[in-house]
Amino acid sequence: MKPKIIAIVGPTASGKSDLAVQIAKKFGGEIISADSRQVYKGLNIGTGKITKKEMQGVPHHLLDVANPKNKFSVDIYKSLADKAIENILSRNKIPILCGGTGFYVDAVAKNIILPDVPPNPILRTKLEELSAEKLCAMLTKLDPRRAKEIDPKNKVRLIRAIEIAKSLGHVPHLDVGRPSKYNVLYIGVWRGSDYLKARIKARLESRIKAGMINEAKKLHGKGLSWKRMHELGLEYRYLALYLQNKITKSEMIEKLNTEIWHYAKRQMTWFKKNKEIVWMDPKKESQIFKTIQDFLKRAM
RNA sequence: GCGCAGGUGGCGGAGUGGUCAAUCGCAAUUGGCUGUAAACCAAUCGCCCUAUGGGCUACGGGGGUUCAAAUCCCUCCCUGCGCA
Repeated sequence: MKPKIIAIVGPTASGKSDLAVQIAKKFGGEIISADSRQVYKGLNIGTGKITKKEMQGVPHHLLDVANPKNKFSVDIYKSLADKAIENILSRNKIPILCGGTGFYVDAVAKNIILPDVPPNPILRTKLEELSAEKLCAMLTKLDPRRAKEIDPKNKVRLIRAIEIAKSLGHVPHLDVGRPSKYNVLYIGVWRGSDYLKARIKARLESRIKAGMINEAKKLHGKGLSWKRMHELGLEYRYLALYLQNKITKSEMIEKLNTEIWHYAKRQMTWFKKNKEIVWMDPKKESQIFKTIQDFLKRAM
């Protein structure tokens, strides 16, 4: 019998974190964050990281486990998350995976195993100089099969494929249909796009009031480069531009509102593919609780 | 009122007689993703259809020149700047 876990997914600003806390309190659970930016220490206001108070005593895992100066990865995430889940289960608590990074959620919930080839920064820097066409040609020589199905314009994907092929001789088939280690109940949080847009806007304002700009300034002061902040995306990307006087404050706010909305849509593109997700309105708590209760009672 | 500049698709902004339903950017919509995933990448984007082709309506309004106009001429309306 596989252990049961609950996954709370959905776009940014949909209210996942609060819901997860309510669920954890009700059913005796602990939360494993599935957010590729909240893993970093110091990225608090900008990522909307849950505060101690908001946690209401519910343990949260996979928050603040990395230094933002270094790159984190799904792979590290997966091994840490699996460990956390094991630990939670050993204490007879219910693991609740909660976050908007679909890739991270799936890595754990669907047990995706990625090729065991660590990033090679030197090779990457070298390959970054080349055009997508050249990279594609290079990959065709190394692994024609992979070259055929890969997005020929996406340099990031091409570089990783080359990195893998150079190390293993080819890019292994993706392990699809691999059995998950867990029985997963996916709950998707959604209240409509108008609601989400309004929520994004309001949340951005309150983040600014809460000192987000100063947080970014401090991070840079502590050595987080503008380049790295750009890479981190969204608030940190545009905050960095603002702090360098490349854009005005109102330009930053305007840009962020649309960028965050774009991000929410990308997240939905990912989640929509997963037909197991039960989409629910977070307002309808009792309905959600009932769904969870049924899931937990069910013999599997 | 005179002078100059200009009015182009949701916005910004090209084009200045034919190859223009109109470069490009933004927004919008949809989608992709094999260790960067808040990153990275792509498709669509006037309307209609028997849809790698065809039809219709469009470049402020109206009229004209021409085989052919967003592009030339006339006129009207509007906007900005300058002079009154």
